[in-house]
Amino acid sequence: MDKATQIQTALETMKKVLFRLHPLNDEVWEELKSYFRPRSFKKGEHFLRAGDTATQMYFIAEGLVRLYYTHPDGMELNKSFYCEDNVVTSYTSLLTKTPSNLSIQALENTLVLAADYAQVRRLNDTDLDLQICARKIAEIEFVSKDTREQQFLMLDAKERYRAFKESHRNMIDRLPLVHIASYLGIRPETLSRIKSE
Amino acid sequence: MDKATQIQTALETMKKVLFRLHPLNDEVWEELKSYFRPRSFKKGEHFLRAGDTATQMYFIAEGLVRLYYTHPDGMELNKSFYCEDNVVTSYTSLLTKTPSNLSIQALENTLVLAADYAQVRRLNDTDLDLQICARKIAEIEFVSKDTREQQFLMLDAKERYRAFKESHRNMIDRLPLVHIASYLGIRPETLSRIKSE
DNA sequence: TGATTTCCTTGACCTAGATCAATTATGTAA
DNA sequence: TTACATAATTGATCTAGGTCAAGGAAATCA
Repeated sequence: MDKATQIQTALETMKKVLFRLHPLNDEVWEELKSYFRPRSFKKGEHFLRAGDTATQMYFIAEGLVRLYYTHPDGMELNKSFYCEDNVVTSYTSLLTKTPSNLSIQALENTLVLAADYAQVRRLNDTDLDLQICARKIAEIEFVSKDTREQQFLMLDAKERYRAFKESHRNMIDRLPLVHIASYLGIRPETLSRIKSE
Repeated sequence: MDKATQIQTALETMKKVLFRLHPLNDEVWEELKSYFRPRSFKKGEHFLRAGDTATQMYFIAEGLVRLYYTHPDGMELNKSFYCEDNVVTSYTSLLTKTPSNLSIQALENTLVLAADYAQVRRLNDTDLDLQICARKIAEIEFVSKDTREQQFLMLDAKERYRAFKESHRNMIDRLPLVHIASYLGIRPETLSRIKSE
């Protein structure tokens, strides 16, 4: 599949994903579509680094990324993982227009469609359907965060790992153990021991 | 202050709180306002119990409530606290229309304005301003949850308590230690020891 | 007011998970 | 293919915070 075709396919997929949440009228979709530009990141490259203020949002056409916090002492702590057909950004940084606490990094070679959030937001504030669509994305994020919060409060490391496997079936074997451990709030050594039981 | 006055005041406050987020036009506000009914809960009473599906949303006029999960073994784990001038509900249960994992309980005698969410949602989907307003509430929730997630990943119990005092200055001395400990994910004995340092 | 319940503190001990360190795999680049 | 970096395992110890238990404050109610 050549680059141009891949981008067309990605736009079609994005349309399907959005319309499944809430259908938009064609003009709005065409306008929205025009904001998105393809961009690729090599494995290890950063979309955004902590300290920068986010301005872009990304729809992942292909690949895998992680969002992570960096502790003052340099330790990195994974916050979430996203793969194909998902929207990813530093939502909090976009919303608050302050420097991001988190970084976004490609864990595989990744192709995205990138748009300027301010532009999308402006369109958003003029169209009810798009607004509903955006709200549903926020709701999905909210519910998944809620689940995570609950798991941190209620489950021990072993149980959190079991739950993680359940909820990340589509990427579990693409994720290095060290990153899963960091997501679960434990050390890689501990996860290794949990797995070997 | 008699009951009727108190309710009028609460409605006025609610208007101010909402309009500060994003002003609504008068008809929409009047319509929205008509959905809300005063209700009071005695200290210890439940707004919602885990297992029930949420249908109501509440604006707190006076009082203090906690949201908590109940572990299968019966242990209760606090998820958040809300006091005057805030909207509270089991957002996830409303969104997913499934039984709530969490319970909502008054920690003080509490006066709220209660509305049926489905009704509000219907109005929401017809008015862009209200939609924007609702989105901003969701964004505030999102950012606070994000902060909490980050703190669980990055801070130890002592640091989490320090951060909690910062972010809950307005209610810290109305909250029993046992509930703060539960929110922080530690035992009351441990919090007692942290405080006594 | 005292009586009862609920909440808080303090001590002694225990355990999940961290830390440090040394191999062993796995991946990647020349 | 070998060489070098990066990731995973395994073992030996350490520690933050949990558990259990008992006594002391503070709310709440008759």
